[in-house]
Amino acid sequence: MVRSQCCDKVGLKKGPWTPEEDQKLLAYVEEHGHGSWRALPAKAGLQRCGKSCRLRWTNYLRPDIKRGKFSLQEEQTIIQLHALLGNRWSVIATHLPKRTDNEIKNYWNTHLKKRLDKMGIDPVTHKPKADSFGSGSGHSKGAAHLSHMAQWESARLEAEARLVRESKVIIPNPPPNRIGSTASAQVSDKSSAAPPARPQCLDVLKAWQGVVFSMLSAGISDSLESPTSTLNFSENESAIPLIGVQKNSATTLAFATNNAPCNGGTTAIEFNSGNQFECFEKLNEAAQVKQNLDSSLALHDISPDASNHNAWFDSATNENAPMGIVEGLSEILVCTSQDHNAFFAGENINDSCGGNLEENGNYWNSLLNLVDASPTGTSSVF
DNA sequence: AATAGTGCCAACCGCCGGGTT
DNA sequence: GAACCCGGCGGTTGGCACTAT
Repeated sequence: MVRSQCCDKVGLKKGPWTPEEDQKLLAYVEEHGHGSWRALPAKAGLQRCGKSCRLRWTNYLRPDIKRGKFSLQEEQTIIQLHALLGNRWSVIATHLPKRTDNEIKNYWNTHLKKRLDKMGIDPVTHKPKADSFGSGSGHSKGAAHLSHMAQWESARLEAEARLVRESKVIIPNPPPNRIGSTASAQVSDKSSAAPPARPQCLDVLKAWQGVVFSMLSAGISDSLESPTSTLNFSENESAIPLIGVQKNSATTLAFATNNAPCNGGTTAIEFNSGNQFECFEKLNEAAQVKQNLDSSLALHDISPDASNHNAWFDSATNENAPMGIVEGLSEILVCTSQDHNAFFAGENINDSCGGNLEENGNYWNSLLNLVDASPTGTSSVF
């Protein structure tokens, strides 16, 4: 099948965008929405192909884009998600609020890949170059489990990413417009010295790490279970709660009754009639989230044994309980949350957890050493 | 000061999958 | 089911900025 190349038409401009072109595109999209990208250039008075307009919008002009240096937490997220997902930048981007897949891809290729390489870690496999994780006979079973876990966790993350994308529709959070920004003004926002708030999406990593960690510490139990993870709907922690959904086909969602533990003025969604609630400040947000979750519950049955997964919820707004998710994986975890903290703080936790953690935990310790050494950050999120 | 080398990133390219006709 | 449209994705590249020699 021969496809017409949208940018092959004579007279269409390529290359860097001018401030005037940015202005035209921005003004048009803000007033009309992008609609059909193919039809947009003519309507907006641009001598560009629709694809070029779309890329310019999604990668630069879109108002909800954060530019500038990647934070320590973002680096950790990228590395860890890349270990799980590979080069699926769009999926990774859904877990990094306000970052584009293109930006993440560039950052990986120009920074993180090289750093891992220098550390002697294969940036593709995330294994030590000289050694292969789990290559020893004693680890083969664990490696198989890890691989199995990674496969379904990868698929689930991707499914969650779709859900996040859908849910973004209801999160109007437009920062100031970029009107007036120019192609030549593509400089990093170095004024944002203060570290950003901890993205909730990192909790999915904690959940995952908790599983991996417990597997290592428990000698890879046969009764391995899979974690659910959190969905990141917004960077605004106070407005949009962390949501855990039971990965059980019988999961039901309903708007909660008056006994929901939500503050006045908020609306609760009840999960499974099990006294598990999430509170929303706006009714329409709750309704939309419920709708999205209703239509997406099937996503959560992709684990090897969905019926064995326990529901868990994290009190995400409780910043004093950063390990809540991991603790929620009660049947999976062997070590205490303190052990986990120690592990992700790079401490030797063999004493408290037993097992062969030191060897298997080298990679994550290395990652932490990597980011600890980074001048961009001073503390670990874990 | 001039040149070469390197890093970085916006933008392009080609492919793919979903939806529509 | 085939043909086509369209948007999205990941890989790659061109060119600017910066650094080293």
